[in-house]
Amino acid sequence: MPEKPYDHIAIELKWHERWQNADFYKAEENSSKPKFYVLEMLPYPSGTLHIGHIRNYSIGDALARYKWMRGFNVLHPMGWDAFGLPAENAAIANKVPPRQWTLQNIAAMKKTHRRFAFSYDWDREVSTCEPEYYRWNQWFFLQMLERGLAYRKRALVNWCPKCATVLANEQVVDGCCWRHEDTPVEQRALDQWFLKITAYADQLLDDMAQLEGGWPDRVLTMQRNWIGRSEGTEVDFRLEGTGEPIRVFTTRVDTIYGATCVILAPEHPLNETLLDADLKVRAKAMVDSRAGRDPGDIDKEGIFTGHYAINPYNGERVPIWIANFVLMGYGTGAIMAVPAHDERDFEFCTKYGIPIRPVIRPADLPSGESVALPYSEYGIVENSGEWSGLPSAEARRKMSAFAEQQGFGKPAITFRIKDWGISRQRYWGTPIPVIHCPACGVVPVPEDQLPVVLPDRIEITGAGRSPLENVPEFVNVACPKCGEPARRETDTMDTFMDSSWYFYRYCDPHNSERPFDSAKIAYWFEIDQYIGGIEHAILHLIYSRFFTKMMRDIGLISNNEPARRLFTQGMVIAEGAKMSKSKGNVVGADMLADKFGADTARMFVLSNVPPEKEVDWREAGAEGTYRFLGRVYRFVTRNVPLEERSGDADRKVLRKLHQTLKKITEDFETRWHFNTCIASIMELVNLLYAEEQNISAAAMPQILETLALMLAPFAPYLSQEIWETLGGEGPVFRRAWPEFDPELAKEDEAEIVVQVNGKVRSKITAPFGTPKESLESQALADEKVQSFIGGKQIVKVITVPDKLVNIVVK
RNA sequence: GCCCGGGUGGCGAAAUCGGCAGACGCAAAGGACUUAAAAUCCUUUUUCCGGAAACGGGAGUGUGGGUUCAAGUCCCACCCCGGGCACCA
Repeated sequence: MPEKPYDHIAIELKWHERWQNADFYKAEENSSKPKFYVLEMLPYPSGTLHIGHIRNYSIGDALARYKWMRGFNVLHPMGWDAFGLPAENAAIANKVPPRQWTLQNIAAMKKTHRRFAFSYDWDREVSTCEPEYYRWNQWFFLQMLERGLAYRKRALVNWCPKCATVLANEQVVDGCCWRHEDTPVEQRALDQWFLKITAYADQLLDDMAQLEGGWPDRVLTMQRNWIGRSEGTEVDFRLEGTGEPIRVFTTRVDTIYGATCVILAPEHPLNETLLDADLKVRAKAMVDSRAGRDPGDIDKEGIFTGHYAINPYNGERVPIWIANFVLMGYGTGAIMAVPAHDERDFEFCTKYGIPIRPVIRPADLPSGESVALPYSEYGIVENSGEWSGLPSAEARRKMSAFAEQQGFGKPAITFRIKDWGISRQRYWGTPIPVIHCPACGVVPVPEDQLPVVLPDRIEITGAGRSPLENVPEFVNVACPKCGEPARRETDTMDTFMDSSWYFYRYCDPHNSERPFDSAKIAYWFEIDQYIGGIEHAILHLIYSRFFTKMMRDIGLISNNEPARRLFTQGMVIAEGAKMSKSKGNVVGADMLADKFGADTARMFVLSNVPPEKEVDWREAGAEGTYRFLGRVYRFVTRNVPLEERSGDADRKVLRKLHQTLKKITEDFETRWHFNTCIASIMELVNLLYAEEQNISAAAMPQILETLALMLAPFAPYLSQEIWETLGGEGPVFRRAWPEFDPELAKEDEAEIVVQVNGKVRSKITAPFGTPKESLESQALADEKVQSFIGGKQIVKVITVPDKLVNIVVK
């Protein structure tokens, strides 16, 4: 047959229509097949999919299709992280209600999803802004409230003036808002709801051992740093005069004989009684000048309080200072300064003339010599009374135990991670299900009254209080306990709450009795492969690990961790620049589908670089991918059916075919370097072009069929079209993945590189398994080799069977 | 400052276990087809030296050293780029 031009529009439209109501992508509930849960992070429904989304989904889709072809029962769902601020901002800007705006966006994006033929089980679609979903957010909140894992407290919280709401610590980046990188976050004192993620700090840290190998090290390191566990000792110094304890936290209690002052954070509560009016003003100024600044640029400053503290170990009297480098939010907000063995203390005490007294010496330091200060390593304790002579580690242990015995301290563990503040003073989120009653206090909404539904009619102003406060029918409510008039909580939940457990809901998305049926979770969990952006390394991924542990502890699930494997794909940049709305260089998915076709776009984002690396969108590059798909299509159409030809190249082409298949199969099972997979398919096609006239009519259909199957995970439309052209029936991505034949993939003869002194001088061929001696003599006899070794002495010959002979001469 | 990545042609990159550096793609140049262009197909393309050419030889994976018969790959030191954490006691 004459070849047909590659008309991507016609091909994709045709199959798009035929697949409209198809149900190939449904996960089976009762299946004898092994299960595989592949998940891509759910998008925020901003209105359009861009090429970054396409990359994320193309990776997951290739894997899902491959797993189906390998005979797995695949769960591959998609949903919408539908609550959040942009909907409110759009409402203010365009006078469209957030709900309407969100639903329109979802509809538009879903259409694009379908154009790209991503293999989702849309029956399981979850949208977090629907009461059927967020009622379970409320339910989880109540469960946590009951167990003391949710609590309310007045606290200094991060406030973004642009978002006009509170941010979690995880949402503050370099002192600025994560959504507004140029807006410094302010501190405000507000009554807020918190989730006690710190109760799980140890588990979150320890269970990372289970994730090693399955999660990128980078992500684990970031989480480890974020949790920031440190082991040390709490010690009470005593305020001279009153004897009031001043508790400090230290990781180096072994250096405590070298403590020459105690330093409090400027906002330490003790300052209230310690400082006079004048000093209080200066302390306040210290707090203010620190706000929003990079710690590296702040000079250490301190003020002597005029008071003294007593070191409980040696009874020594040391001055009490306040200083800007001591943080209220970490440890106890007070430290002992040991300038000889801590760089920061050294800098501070040097500046203010506070004595520096060494109490640790390096174990290998010759006696009589002294060490350069500050010396912050471990060593041998000296000048420390009865503890002198002990190594640091042992001294830490014994001195901590001593503190506990004597009742002036104890071993202690401090974490950097803080409880998760979830209150948001905004409308478009899950209402927090509590009622404030003047008589009964905070009263949880009874379970049978869930969901607390967000009212629809609302005016959104963007002012600094929840718009819900202005909706009397929402706010005014009878107290569930006493029946008297009360007020509903008007703050809504952080949207990260929604995304902390959505992947469980996919397993049982329509359950109206419970968040899900535990048996279904037991079947599908853990997620076999989770795929998303590195930007969620801390936020979403730590919250969802916390949720999993909480859900386990209330008896809903039995898995410890949500996802066995995590893959973080690289960003897509456009023509060398980071994509952003303001630059107007966002590459939209619909444009891609129009101009190049979904197959080209999908395949392009997997080409050229491994998926974990950043990829640069270049139009010329996409044209290259398009050219390749055209080459494939034209080759197939002109070779079906095929008149008889020699078949001289059959062996050669079949070998390449099976080598390609081997490579792709191995990559899917291990490292996912789809760029090299696609490159090897290109090599195969290049060979098909070169040998087109020498492939027999018997071999060709087998070759083309395998080619269609190999392309199925990457270019579903084209591979289906080819499949049909070849007379295949049904969806190509439900056929079995072709097994490669190691015999066919093998070369006939080994090519042996012959080196002289490590430089390649010649190549010989020999059957596989040729003995060393035979290879050596062949190599030595080689004409080219002779010219390099003639007249020289052969020192030795190294032979690697089937690979290489290296002749060393002098 | 600490902890991770990374540095290879004009460009994106490949080389998976220490064994032929530069697969594949882009861009560029030349050719075929065409009245012409586009599309398509074919060829060339790390660099220097010699040669009319086939070809031959040298150098070459951030820099300097080392291990080895053999190093992009392993070890040591340094430089640069990206990311994370950061007065965390």
